Amino acid sequence: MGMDERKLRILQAIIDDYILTAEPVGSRTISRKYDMGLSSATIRNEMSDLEELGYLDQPHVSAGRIPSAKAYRLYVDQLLEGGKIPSLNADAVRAHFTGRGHQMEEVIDRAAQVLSSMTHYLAVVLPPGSQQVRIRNVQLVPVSTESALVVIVTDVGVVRDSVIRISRHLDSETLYSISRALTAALSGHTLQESQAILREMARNMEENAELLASLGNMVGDHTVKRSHVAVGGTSNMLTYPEYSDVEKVRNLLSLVETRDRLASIVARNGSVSVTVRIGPENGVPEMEDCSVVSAVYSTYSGQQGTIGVIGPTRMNYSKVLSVLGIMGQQLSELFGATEGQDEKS
Amino acid sequence: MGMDERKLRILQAIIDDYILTAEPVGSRTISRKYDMGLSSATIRNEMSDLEELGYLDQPHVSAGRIPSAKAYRLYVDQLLEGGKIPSLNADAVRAHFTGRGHQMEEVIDRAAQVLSSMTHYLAVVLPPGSQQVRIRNVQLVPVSTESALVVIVTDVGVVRDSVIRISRHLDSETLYSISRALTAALSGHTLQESQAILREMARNMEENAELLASLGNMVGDHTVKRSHVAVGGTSNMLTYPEYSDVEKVRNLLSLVETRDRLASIVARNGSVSVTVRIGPENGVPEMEDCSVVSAVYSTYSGQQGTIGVIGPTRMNYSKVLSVLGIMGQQLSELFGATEGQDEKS
DNA sequence: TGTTAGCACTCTCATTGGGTGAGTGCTAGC
DNA sequence: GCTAGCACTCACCCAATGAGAGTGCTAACA
Repeated sequence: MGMDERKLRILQAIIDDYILTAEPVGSRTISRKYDMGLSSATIRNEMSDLEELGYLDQPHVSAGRIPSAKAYRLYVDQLLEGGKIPSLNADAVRAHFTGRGHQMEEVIDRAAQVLSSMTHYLAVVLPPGSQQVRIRNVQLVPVSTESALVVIVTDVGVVRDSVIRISRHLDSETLYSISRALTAALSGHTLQESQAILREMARNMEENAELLASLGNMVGDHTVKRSHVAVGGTSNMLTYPEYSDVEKVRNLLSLVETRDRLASIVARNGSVSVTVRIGPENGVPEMEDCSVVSAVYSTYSGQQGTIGVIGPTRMNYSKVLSVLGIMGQQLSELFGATEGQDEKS
Repeated sequence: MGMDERKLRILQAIIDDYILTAEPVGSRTISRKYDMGLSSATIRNEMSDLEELGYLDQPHVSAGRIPSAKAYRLYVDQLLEGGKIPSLNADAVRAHFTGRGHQMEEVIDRAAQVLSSMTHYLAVVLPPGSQQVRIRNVQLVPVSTESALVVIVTDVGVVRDSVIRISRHLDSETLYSISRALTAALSGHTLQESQAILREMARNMEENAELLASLGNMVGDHTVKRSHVAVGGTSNMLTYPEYSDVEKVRNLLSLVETRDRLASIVARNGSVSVTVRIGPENGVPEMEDCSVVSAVYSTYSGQQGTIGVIGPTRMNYSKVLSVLGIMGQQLSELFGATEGQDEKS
């Protein structure tokens, strides 16, 4: 008993219907709503086979059937292979970003909002990874007589800033020359490397040892500091019947609250352009009946960020995939183009 | 029929019990658990009076009674007047902040977390208001040949940064001298004033008109830009029986998602140190059975931020008030002390 | 041999109706 | 003024009932 064309068509119909209604679907429904040219009895036989093959589950004997994770997997794989993902018009998405600030956090936040309102699921947007970020420019700006703001410009345009103490008074000019020296020394290095360089510098330049040490600490802090994770559409989730149970909502919500964990769940893609993880595939007990679809976008420097959508396993994969596609492309354009224009000069 | 001492004591007991159990409380419970030296029948009579006075509601005839908004108002007012708010040990709170970065956003986020975990309600922390923020220092940092990062240091230590385009190439030295000129011109002025000054400067300095114009726009953007609002403990809310209804959770959640609105609800305090708004007093339909307790904290420069807690009307006001008190003080210290030490030099 | 009609069977869900318990209001007595 | 006692009212729980949806199986049909 293998998987023939007809079984596939029936399974497809069941999944489509279940995605729509969230109710177990019966043989009669299929034969009527999706005209297969088959009677309910025949479909019943096929459904029985599909259940034995592991593609369908039956909540109880006298209910219809619901697709299993395995069924969704098949469904999604076909979707991806078949290239059946409808391509959306990019303009609608683009409109949400034009005329806005280009600051990283703003774009990220906005993206999460747009993503959630387009899909009606929970959207997560992670900024480009910071492991390989390289320093471009370091600048000290006097804030008061005993503290200065450190601004580090990196090659992804991300700016890390923090205030540090300086023990003895340093005037604006002195800070400026230190800034130049730091830029010369650190430019082109990653944050990790910079930390080592700063330690070395601190040993050699006793007069500014303290300053350099705190700079080193600051850089170290930033390498581990969780970056800003944008989330949108949490309340969307509550519109789905699978979350009519408060306990489930609670689980999901506390997952969303711990941004670090959320980020690691969404970002778990081996730099493949798009990943779909269905229910148990997530490996997270709380998310056994959630699917996570994620895509990567990249900045001009090759840094990769992640956008993801979390929804019930019966989510509208086709739509989500196309929205993620267009959105990833859009973000790549946005982050790439910003610098692309600069490079032209 | 007025409010005598005994009625007050009974009302107090009812509120205390209801805060604890969230169940309508009956006359028998009061006479037994809180020994008033009165029989249930007597208490029944008093409760009947209290209901007529508008302090109690009855869900249905054979249930106990629950406190009305008016009752909570009385309760809270007595709490505030009587100075009965237990003062907590500040050290426990302080421990959460020591050894951490002093960057505004980090502190704000952390504060929301601590506040929610101490109260078990939803916590909101707003950064110091930016209406009266004055500029201290402006610095242009080269990012690429055609763009520069603008850093504006304000007197609350908040740093606004954004990348702007520069049409013709300006080297590091030129940018530095422009920075100095800008600092001289704008230092001490509010963002609004600065916008006007920049417009004026753009007219007089044709060569840098474009740069100055975009700077002006940027400053303008930032005056309206919603600032970072920290929220913590959303999932806490779901532990309370009043939110066992998914629809209510949904309403609350979508309120929390629109940070602007949330901020305006929490911040609606006429610069009084602490405000309690009970249920309908919020004037927000979605929050008819929520109370909002908020307190202000201030930075060394007199800027005021707000911390707030949102919970069911039957929240533990006494605890919330004392936690907010200690937390506000703590934040004030944190933001004040940072600069306070600088001032000493 | 595959398809279909028919039928008995199973199980959920919504409804109904009595029983229980918590709480009240009222009255009469202390 | 307080309290004991009592009738009364509901919400809630539980079991029984019936309708409806869907299945599996069998037998007939093309």
